[in-house]
Amino acid sequence: MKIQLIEDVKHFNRFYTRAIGIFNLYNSSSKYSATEAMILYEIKNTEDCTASYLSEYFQLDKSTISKALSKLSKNSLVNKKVYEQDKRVQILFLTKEGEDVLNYLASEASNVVGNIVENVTDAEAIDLLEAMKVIERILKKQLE
Amino acid sequence: MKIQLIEDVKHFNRFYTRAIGIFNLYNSSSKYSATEAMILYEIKNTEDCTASYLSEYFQLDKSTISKALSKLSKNSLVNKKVYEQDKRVQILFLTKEGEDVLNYLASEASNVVGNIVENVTDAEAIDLLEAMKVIERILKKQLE
DNA sequence: AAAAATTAGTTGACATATTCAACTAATTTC
DNA sequence: GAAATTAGTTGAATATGTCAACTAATTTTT
Repeated sequence: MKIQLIEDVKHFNRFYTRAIGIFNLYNSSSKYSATEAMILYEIKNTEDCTASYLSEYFQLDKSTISKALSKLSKNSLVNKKVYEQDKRVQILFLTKEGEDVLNYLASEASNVVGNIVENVTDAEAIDLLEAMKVIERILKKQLE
Repeated sequence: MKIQLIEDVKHFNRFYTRAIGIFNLYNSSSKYSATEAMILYEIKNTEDCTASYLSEYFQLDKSTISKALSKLSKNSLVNKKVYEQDKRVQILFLTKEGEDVLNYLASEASNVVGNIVENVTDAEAIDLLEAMKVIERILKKQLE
């Protein structure tokens, strides 16, 4: 019943899109946007992270990434080092300040999520976790 | 272990945020944005839908909603009728054209999701569905 | 090995979207 | 009936995303 599956996935998309909006992890009071937070996280957790990798990974235009990186670079959160084996490429690094900001954003996000899951029971937590793993496992294959 | 739960939810948020980005249901070739699609859907499926309801529901600034509605209204997709019991309030309706556009956007979105779940097996589909239900059931309570 | 094509990244012009504060009009509270 | 609240609009400022053109480095083709 593929048609039903499609409608159900769309329903969940609507639900989770709104949930993410309500989570509002990187809110307007924060000096940094969600995109910037995502980029900082990805640079930290990806070996030899580059602008084109980020562009591909987030499916964002390379100009969008370039400009976001320029801003992060101007604010001394990110450094770029020309990759010697291919001088078109720049490897991205977080500065000390970039790490600090990332840690700060992560703890803010943890507080928000913490408030939301505060009233989740232990049994629910187990189910929730399992369900998230299932979705990630199944969809990840399809998204590659 | 609440701390672990928080980190796991954040992990899933990252995954699903990216998944939604890649789904790109209402893509740039479409004449209407994701926000507009969401608004049309919500007007269609909410009795006596109003701008403040949408603002609250999507946690978007009322000016953002107002402007989006102006555009939809100018494009003859949405009509506003003053609510007689409280003349500050306007009830929102889709026009025939609005319904058509919503249907069109829905079928586009179905195609995209269809492509993604194309290779999901029947067994996986059952698991996926169940997992989505679990997440929605548990998180919905917390988001209210 | 030179020409042509591709790739990484930047830039500028433009269009869109979002935010904030100020505002009007209708309604409620006191 | 005055003061406060609520629904919705507007304008100015800012942020964001998109597109095409561009440079420089590298790879492919012949």
